Amino acid sequence: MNVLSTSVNECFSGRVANTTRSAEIAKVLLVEILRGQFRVGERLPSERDLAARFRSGRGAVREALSQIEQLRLIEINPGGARIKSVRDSSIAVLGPLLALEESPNALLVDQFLETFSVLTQLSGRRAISAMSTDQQHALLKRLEEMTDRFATGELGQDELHAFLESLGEISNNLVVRLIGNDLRTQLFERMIFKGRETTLNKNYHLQLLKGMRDGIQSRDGNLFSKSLEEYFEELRVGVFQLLDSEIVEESKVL
Amino acid sequence: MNVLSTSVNECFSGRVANTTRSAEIAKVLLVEILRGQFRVGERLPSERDLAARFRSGRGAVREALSQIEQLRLIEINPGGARIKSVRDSSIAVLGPLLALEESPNALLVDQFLETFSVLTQLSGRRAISAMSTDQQHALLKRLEEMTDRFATGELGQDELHAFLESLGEISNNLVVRLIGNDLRTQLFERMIFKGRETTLNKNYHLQLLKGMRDGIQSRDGNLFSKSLEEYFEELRVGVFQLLDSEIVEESKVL
DNA sequence: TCTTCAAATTGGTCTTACCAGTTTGGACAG
DNA sequence: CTGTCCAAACTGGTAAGACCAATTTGAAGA
Repeated sequence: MNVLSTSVNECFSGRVANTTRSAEIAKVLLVEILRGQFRVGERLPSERDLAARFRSGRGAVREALSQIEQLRLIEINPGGARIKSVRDSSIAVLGPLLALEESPNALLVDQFLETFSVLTQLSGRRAISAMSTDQQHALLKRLEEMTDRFATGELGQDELHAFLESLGEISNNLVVRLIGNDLRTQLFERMIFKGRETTLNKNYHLQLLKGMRDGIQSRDGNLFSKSLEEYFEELRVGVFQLLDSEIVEESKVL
Repeated sequence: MNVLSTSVNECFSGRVANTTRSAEIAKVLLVEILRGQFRVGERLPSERDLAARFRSGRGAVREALSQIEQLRLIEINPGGARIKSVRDSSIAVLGPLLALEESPNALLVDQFLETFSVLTQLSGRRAISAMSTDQQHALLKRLEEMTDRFATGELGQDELHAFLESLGEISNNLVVRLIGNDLRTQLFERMIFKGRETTLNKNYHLQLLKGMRDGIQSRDGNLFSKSLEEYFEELRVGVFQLLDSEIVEESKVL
């Protein structure tokens, strides 16, 4: 069905979509693979068969398969493409994995936040030990402004993200930055958190702001890291409950 | 030069290489981009031009560009492909980045180890809090064997890796696992550490083995994590000095 | 100097055609 | 009936040619 609708869309109105044909094909195949419609080791249909199925040329299919191969979800060899285990794939499958169901897997999001937490902590520790006094003062000033805005209730999540990102800038660890790029691409840019505002107790936000300020002021990486850890801990609990309740509601509807 | 040699190889002996043409092209372009031969925002030559340069078809070039786009190093749009900043790219560029020079960038490897350290610590903490008593005993037994083999000097790095990986198995955090897959793909599988044996003081190995044993035995995640942290700390120092001295020697040769 | 618009260019896609290596299935020998 | 072997069918890799729609470009015009 999915396939037909897109191809019809292509044939009639000619390029309304801003996505390429190969990206469409890759997306469809990706979902099928992640849903487990193929067993590990099983052979994917041949490029020619897939081209026929998607009513497209072999070139488009080849590009799609090449993209999926880069995710290490399949292995293309002369003779055919074979399915590999999701557990051996790339972090780039995280987004599609979370997007499989309309309500992201709570466990997976929890694991993401846990991982994001330790990477952010690392970033923070490095930033604190690397920042110049100028940067220190700039950060403190920014934190103060954020605290003020928080008091009036106009502190957005985005601003907190931006602050943490500027820490990454200072910390100057390219590896963490690149991983962060991937994680961000997988989650935030896909708007997986769209419309889901944290029902987090405001107290934890304030505690985080305070902890970060103290950590920066005294150049205490451990203190800073600890406050981040506690914040993420609470965030995880909140998000998990939120997503868990969504599942319950979903099953109610069904 | 590079281009000619490969194409000659193709034309004459017809497919000796086990790599595809598109992968070759992608590799060459990737190196050129990472070496900064294009400015950010600059337009890449057109697919037709590249095809002419590499003496190949447009299809191969398209596949190559598509792969590079997945690394978020370029952005392909109708009108042309434009260079993006390495700092915004994917973790998958880490390997090519380290392979740019024959001696990997010491600072970058250090950052990698630091990141790998915190992820491993997270893995360990999770594993310890999640392991069954059976798994606990199995791990302890394995550690004992490793300690024995270490005494006779026949404990390999690979075995330590395998042990840490089995911790990841127990910890059951898919996100960390996927990131680990990428990091491993970028470094270990490319044999960036080939022939470079850690000149690490044996004492630190023993301390790690002991710390891990105690941590597992008492189910103390923090203790376990701490011993890993200290081990990686020493490893980083050792590796950094090793790579740093290589650079000195390189400049001597030149 | 700025605007406008047509021509050239570019990416996206499909079709056709080979090549070389893999897979498959049936013929053949045991 | 079973195992071996080989040729036909199939598969991925690659190239060339062609068309479309959108962008880019540059020159003509205001």
